[in-house]
Amino acid sequence: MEKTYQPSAIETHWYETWESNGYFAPSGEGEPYCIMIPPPNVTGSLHMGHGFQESIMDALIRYHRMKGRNTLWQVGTDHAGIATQMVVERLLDADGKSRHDLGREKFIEKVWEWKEESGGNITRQLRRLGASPDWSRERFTMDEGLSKAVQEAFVRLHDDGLIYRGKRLVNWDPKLHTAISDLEVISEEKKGHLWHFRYPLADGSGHLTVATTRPETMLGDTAVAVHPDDERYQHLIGKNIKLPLTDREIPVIADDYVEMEFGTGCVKITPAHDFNDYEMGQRHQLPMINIFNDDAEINTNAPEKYQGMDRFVARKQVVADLEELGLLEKIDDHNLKVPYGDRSGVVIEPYLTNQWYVKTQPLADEAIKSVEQGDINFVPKQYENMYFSWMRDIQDWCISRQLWWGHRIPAWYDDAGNVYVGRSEQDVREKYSLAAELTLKQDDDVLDTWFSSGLWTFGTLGWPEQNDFLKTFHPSSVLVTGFDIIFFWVARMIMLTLYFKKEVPFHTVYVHGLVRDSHGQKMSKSKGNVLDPIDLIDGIDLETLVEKRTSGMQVPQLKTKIEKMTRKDFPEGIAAYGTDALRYTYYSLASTGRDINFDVGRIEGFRNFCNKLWNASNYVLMNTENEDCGQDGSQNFQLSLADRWIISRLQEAEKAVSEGMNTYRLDLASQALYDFIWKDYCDWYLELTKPVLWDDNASADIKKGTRRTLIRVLETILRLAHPMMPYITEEIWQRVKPLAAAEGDSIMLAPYPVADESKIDTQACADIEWVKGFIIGVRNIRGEMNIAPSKQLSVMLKNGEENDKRCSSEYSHFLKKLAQLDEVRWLNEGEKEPLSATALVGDLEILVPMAGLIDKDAEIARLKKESEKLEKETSRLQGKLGNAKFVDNAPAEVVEKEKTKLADAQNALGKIAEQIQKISEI
RNA sequence: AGGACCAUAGCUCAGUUGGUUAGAGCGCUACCUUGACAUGGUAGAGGUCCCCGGUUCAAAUCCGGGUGGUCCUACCA
Repeated sequence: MEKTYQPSAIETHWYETWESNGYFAPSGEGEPYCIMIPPPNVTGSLHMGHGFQESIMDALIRYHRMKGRNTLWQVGTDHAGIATQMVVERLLDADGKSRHDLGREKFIEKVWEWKEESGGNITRQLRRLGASPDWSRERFTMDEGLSKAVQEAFVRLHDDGLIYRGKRLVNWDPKLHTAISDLEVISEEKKGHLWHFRYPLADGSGHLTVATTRPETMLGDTAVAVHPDDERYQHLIGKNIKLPLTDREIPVIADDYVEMEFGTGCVKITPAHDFNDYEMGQRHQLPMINIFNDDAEINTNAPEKYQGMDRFVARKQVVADLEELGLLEKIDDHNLKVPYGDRSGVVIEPYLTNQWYVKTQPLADEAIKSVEQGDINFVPKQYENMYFSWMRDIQDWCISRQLWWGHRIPAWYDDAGNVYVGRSEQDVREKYSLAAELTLKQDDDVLDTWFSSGLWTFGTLGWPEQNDFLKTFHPSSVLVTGFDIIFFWVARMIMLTLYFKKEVPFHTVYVHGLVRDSHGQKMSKSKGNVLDPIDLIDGIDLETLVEKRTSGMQVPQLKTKIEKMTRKDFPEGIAAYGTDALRYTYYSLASTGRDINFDVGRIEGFRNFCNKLWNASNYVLMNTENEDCGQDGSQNFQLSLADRWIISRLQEAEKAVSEGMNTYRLDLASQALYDFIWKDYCDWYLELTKPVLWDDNASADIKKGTRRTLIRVLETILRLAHPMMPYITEEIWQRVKPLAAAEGDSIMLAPYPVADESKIDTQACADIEWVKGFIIGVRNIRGEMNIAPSKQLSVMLKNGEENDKRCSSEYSHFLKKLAQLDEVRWLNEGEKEPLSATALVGDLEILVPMAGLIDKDAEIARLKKESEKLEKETSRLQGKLGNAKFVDNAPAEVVEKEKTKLADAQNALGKIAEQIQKISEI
């Protein structure tokens, strides 16, 4: 093995080996286990959130694969309608062209070209993470198979009466010229104004005052509403308003939607441009006057003066004109929520258009039931409430988008505007018995990307065709996803899957948190705090990082700020930590669904952990290669105390890690493994093998037992760790396996360790605790007394019980080596005890003679510190045990435990007091 | 406005059905290049478990109220 751990030297090599050998594909044997990847955006690149999510999935997949399950990790990408179309349009724009210059067909060709070029980016990055999906089954939502599923789903839903077309208010993006769903609208609090306008009554008897945040929409007002109980306006109900700036008259109506206390209590009603007004318009059969075009400019329904004006220009103009007419009463400051398109960033306009909808209520009812009944479980559980509350208040889903990139809606129109839905134009003609000469034109719109993603779990497996894969792997086992996508995707997947497959898409939804920066800030390009997982793996120097974070920044101040922050946070750039360390960091932070603040300090710690494992393995190999470690199956070996103890601890570690994996507590699993490897195996066990292996007098059998245990425990550790740190474990395992009599071509196909309760050796554990207590006692004296670690000491023992006598004699070789002692002996009967520093192990007193070694005051100070601690402890326990209520009410074993603690503490305290006395007397 | 989640060491986080001397990593202090490892070892320091009540023999843990933070949902034009 290389002397030092260098992740870059091993990672790509092993990945290529695994992939080219087809190890990622399902084995075809065992109980199926399946995870469907939440398809990343094909235009995208890997961010920390992906890294986190994919690492979790890979750990679960590798774990279950090693446990012998027939494991499928279905991989693929999403065509991301709007995002992808925008990227390609931007490219065209650089050449001064628009998609309309190219025309639909040519444009789509361009998109495909671009996808071929850049679409591999994210899958390449996935590979760098060590992800082990079945690449041979990679799918793309625009592929033929998925497209067929989408078409089939649309036609069936339509024929079943669950898809309809209607003219309604939608969220319109005036920049992208498409409808978007509620979920794609981000509302942000903005400072705005509340304009108060006087609307004159038509009969000349005066006016009323309305308040609005959107003056320009008054051009489309078709009523003014007041509350039916509002005494101020009773007399106005039923009268007409002469709508200023127009030649229209509109009625004053009564509706209890109006809040009397807000504004003036009079609301202008614009049914074509506001969701609430739309509903009120429906209730009162008000006309709807659309005053905008697709660009949100004033159209010809408005007075000529305003036609062609942008909405914000029109706003100013309307206000100015009303002011000139003396109708502007006042302008108040007002905070309001403004809807923005999450892709385009422009203000979204409620806009009347023809769109396709899915009737969601019947689907939602089933979807709710499946979670209520426990057919689907959320982890953590509280996300079920979020899911229910959304599902119970669900709106029909607008699924048409006015884009070119996506699944084109399988609907055709004749010249009279009749709609026919079918699998193709031919199919439509047959299905509806249409004359051959009737001209049909396909709908121009495409489907919402989430419509296709909703079919992901079964569409990727070949549906609507029935095949073995679909039968074997659907429903999938677990969906790993972020909570931000529960509505977008999870909910819709559940609805559509239940409808088409009559079964759930997955049994468990494991919801993880968001990855934030170390200060808890959301990572975003504009904040300049994004970390690229690949940079954490490969490292990046400061200048490149600054350049990367600030490139394309338009605002110079922002650029300066980001640069400053980056230089402060990463003065040395970022070191190359390797994939295994990055993955381990993710796991360590993956607790109960809460957000994680990613701190580079953590990853450094885990890089060190990898290094530790590497060096420990190096030690083990040095001592086992070309040696008899029982790899031939021979039984002539003997286990030392340390061997029996580490084997015992290994069982507990195996149990803890598996429990963590099974309950989606990867943080607990990784912690248990970390502690076992570093604290038990490296800190203690490896040290305890040295007195055996380096002892010329030790028997061949016991040396063999130690070597055998060294190598076999290491081999097990590697398998235990493999799902979390795939590369380093494979690299080492290949060297270790022959010595441990393990078989197989790759660790990823080796069996996962299972705890064997019968190997838990409580006696060995108790004895090791004794040995550790002894050693730590001596080390403590050394540390606090400033005795050089290299200085060999002679210690004497007194006051011990039988067990202390046994342990001190059986394990003296361990004590001598690890505590650097050249002699350990019991005080003889009647022998005068030399002045000593003392350590206690239960009743046993360890005496370290002070002559020439120890500063008297230092020893007194040390003992006093110890005795203060014990005094606090005793008084606490005495208080507790002196309380009759505690003694009477607490379970006997709890009381007993406290009593023992008190006795031990008092005993120790007495001995220390005695010692302080002795030393002080000199 | 309603709801969810969170608040534990300087920082990032664990802490199970109430009973631990409240833990880890990083950082900090002292000592140490001893034959796997200085990406290391040994020994330490460091906590009003956000605040106030309550339940209980016993609360970081359960309940109520507050404060602060994050997020979601719905919004009054």
